[in-house]
Amino acid sequence: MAQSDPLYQRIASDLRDQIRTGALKAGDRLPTEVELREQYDVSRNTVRLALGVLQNEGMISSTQGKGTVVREQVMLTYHAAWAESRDRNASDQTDAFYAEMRDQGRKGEYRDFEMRIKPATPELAARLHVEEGDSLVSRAISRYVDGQPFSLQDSYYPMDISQECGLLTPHDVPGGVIRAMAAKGHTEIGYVDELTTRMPRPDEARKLGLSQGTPVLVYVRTTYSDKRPLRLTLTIFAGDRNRVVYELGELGAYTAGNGGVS
Amino acid sequence: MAQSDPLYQRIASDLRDQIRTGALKAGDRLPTEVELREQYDVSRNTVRLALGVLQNEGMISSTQGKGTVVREQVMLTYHAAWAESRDRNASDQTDAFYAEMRDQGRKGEYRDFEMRIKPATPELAARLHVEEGDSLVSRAISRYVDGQPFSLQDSYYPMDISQECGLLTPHDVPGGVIRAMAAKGHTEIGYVDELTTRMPRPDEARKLGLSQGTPVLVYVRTTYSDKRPLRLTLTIFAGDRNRVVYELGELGAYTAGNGGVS
DNA sequence: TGGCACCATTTGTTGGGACAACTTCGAGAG
DNA sequence: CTCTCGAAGTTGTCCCAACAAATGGTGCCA
Repeated sequence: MAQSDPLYQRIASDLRDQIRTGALKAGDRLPTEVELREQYDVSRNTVRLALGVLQNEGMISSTQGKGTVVREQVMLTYHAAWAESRDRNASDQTDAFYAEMRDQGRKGEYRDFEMRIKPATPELAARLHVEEGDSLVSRAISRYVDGQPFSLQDSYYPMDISQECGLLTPHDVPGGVIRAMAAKGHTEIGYVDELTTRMPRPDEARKLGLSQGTPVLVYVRTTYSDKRPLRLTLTIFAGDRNRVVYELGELGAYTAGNGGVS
Repeated sequence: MAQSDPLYQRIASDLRDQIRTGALKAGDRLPTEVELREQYDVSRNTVRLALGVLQNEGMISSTQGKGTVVREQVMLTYHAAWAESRDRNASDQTDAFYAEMRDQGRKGEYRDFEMRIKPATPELAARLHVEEGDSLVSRAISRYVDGQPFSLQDSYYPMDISQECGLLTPHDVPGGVIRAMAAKGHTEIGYVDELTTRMPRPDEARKLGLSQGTPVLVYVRTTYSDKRPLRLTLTIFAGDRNRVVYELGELGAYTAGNGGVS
């Protein structure tokens, strides 16, 4: 905002303020590039630089032929600690996801199920206590909510457990993976969740339908029995639509609000 | 990578592959814009578009006069579930942070402590069970690790509790906030953690020293007594340097690896 | 009335050029 | 030998121009 700032930064700040103060609301259309060009008396190139800044901040979204609009945020919540207890009663993780979405009045579905065998990367090997390059069974799905892509999930299982529990099928496991594993003595007793964020890779951006300037939430759950790691689930959440929640301690009937904080 | 992709996307893909395959390693210098311009026989404008894509993906970083280099990632870990149990024994949250960093062989410090009184936003009001616009006490700090900015933390307390427990000072509370609150009967029995991600606002990017294409991890912890919310802590983590970990269940001596997964 | 072709509008892509700002490093002055 | 200054190299900002591609609406035609 300083006088010495580059032109395009000043224009970006100006528009950002208009959005922040509510002069431009979510869904509103911005002036066209040509209008902005005249308004600020700069070249169209500079206008595009300014719009690019806001696009990379996730504030606006442009579509060829249509124009540029202020993005609106709809937040969905994933209860990580709570979902686990559901897991144990439900037939599969997918059912926990369904239940969660139903509770929030949404329609959940999943697509593109794939079973593949992949070599363990160093990171996967360290977490699942196998050797780097060992074969792992990968069971991947894409989750959708109300027809919109929501998250990409990829679960990895050690090969011996997969064979023992019948996970080597390109279909759902009858009764659910967790139950099948528990029946063979591989009972889940705890997990470690790791949460990071980064910008999506191009294929992730495509699959999740992410517009420019949307980061992803990377969520890795490693589940353990009393003896060894059983499973690693890697979930890529569309960052602009998702919130992961942990409720821990002896809480009563408290509920988190629906909006996000800052 | 398709033939029909725009030129700048193809150049970006090309360079991205070189980084992914290791032809260009972290810290390596990329060819200059002029060299790339000649190499691909395009205008410098197009080269800059391609570099902008990779910059927004957080893969490279340019400095005026110096050149463009492949970014390297150093991950620090924040144990969210574990930190809480430390909290109860330590004199303050800041001590838990120190201990965590010390365990990872790093030097933690904090700067720019500020005590302010702010009106409750709708989101804050809903979580702390107060009316919108009610006064809240905000105690904010910036955390540094090895001299690098690490996270911005802002804790909000209801006014009545703040007055009762002596939080209205622009200094550390002797013995720690948690102990002071527990002494007055406000004992923490549980919390709700919410994790989201987004691109940083300009001031956040400045304070955290974030380069282009780095998202932030937004971490909101609401702490409860058996009667009411006691505290809301909003932490903004630099997304490229931080990982939040939850260890839940009856786990033994399992430890998470040091690298990130995907 | 329904469908199709066309046109105006708008953003996307790409080229060209010029100068500013910053870093590095070597040559020359002291 | 050290310090300073300036040149060369590199990225940052800004302008202009043209055409491509997608969208939405208009109006003609069946």
